[in-house]
Amino acid sequence: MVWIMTEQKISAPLGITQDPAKPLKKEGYHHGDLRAGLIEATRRLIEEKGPDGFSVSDACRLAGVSTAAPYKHFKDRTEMMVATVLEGMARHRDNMQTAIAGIPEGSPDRITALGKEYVGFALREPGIFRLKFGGFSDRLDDDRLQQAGEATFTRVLEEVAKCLGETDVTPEVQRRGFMLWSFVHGLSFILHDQKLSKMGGEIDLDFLLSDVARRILS
Amino acid sequence: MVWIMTEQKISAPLGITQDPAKPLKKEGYHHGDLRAGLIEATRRLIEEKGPDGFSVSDACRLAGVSTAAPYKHFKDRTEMMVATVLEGMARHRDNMQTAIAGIPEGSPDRITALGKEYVGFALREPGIFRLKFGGFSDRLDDDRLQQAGEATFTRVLEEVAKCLGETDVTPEVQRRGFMLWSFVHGLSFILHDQKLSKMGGEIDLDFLLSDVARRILS
DNA sequence: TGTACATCAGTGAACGCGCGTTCACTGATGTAC
DNA sequence: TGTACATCAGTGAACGCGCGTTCACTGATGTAC
Repeated sequence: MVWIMTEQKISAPLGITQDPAKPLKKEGYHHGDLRAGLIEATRRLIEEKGPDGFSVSDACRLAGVSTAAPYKHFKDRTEMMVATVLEGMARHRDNMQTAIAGIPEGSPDRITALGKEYVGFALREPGIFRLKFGGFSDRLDDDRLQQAGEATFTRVLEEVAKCLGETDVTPEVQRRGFMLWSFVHGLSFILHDQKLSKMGGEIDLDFLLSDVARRILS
Repeated sequence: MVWIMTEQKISAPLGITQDPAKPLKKEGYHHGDLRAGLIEATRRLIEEKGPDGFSVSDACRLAGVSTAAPYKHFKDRTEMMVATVLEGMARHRDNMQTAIAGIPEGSPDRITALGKEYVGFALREPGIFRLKFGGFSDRLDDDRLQQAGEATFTRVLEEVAKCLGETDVTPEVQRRGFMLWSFVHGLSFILHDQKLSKMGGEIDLDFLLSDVARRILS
């Protein structure tokens, strides 16, 4: 099988960039914003070591703080992870909004752009993506995560409605939206797995996304 | 959001059933087939406690054997998990073959049936499914898993080729197959997540699958 | 058929490890007067 | 402006725990003679 694109092909059009170095370590006795520092440390660890490679101790080490410090800001380990994922999802939602700015309302290009950003996020931040969707939901069973996910999907459904010439989110709009979501969701997982497996070959992601959008919105 | 079906709606058409009770415990000093017993124990633990809830000690307890016994059959913990996932994937492949038996070659119904079985497996054995695809691949980075996955996909591509009236697996066949795979793959993850979240509502899975197959194969 | 023996699957005790979390504490900071 | 004090973010040592893995061993089984 040959379903992987070159690094350029993924990164350039999807705009994958390295994380800007956020401040982590404290300078004096007080950290300044340890909560944010720990979330950032957690995020990095999840990205570097995978969703299950995260430990409170590691995050403390990275933030330059004692292992007891987090408990002034989070109830427990799970709370730290939930907070980190929530922060990632907010970023995800902002990115999607930015992605469609300037594209005329009701244009299928908006759907394609949203899909591209969805996949882009999954490839840029696979740790967060998989922590939210990769089957840890048992452990991270949290209402706030659920709600954040639904809010994003509702936002997409509004765009789908416009493309289909509907004013409301009808059952048919939901059905089509669900098809599109399933597609980009699965695509995200597969591309991530393939990337890891270092197989050769190419795929024109832009064309794939717009082709599917056309097929499902028509 | 309302994207979950009732238990009947999922289980009946997809044929979700409980695991038949396989033999686990040994009777005398020797187990008989401890390798198989440990794989079955591992499988159950992965399904019951989630992909990361598995421990060698638990599997030993379940198989009624000392914690050192597995090392006569597996190099380490990872080997146990890989063996368990491989066994699940073989079952998955068999199920897909059974699902299309009796449906005329080249009929899009074959694709729909394959998709249904794909989703069905993910819902019946979410632990195995997520261990293969849910982002643990870093840890389970194994050539045999990779190959097993590719073999299954190749098999599906042959069916897609027939539906499109092609004799070979052309690039276009691969493209369409990839679209279909992405869709059922994402669908599997979403349905599993939603099921967990106990939301209300309904979805006609049969119609969804055949509708998407039609749109992508046309 | 009976016996000696090689094989090797399974034992059970032990190990070192890193983890999440708690605890009484310390010291930097902001504010009221 | 200077001082006393309340607040509370961060310390560092300690805990109990379950884990994966190792070790020298034991005892059931199959086979050669």
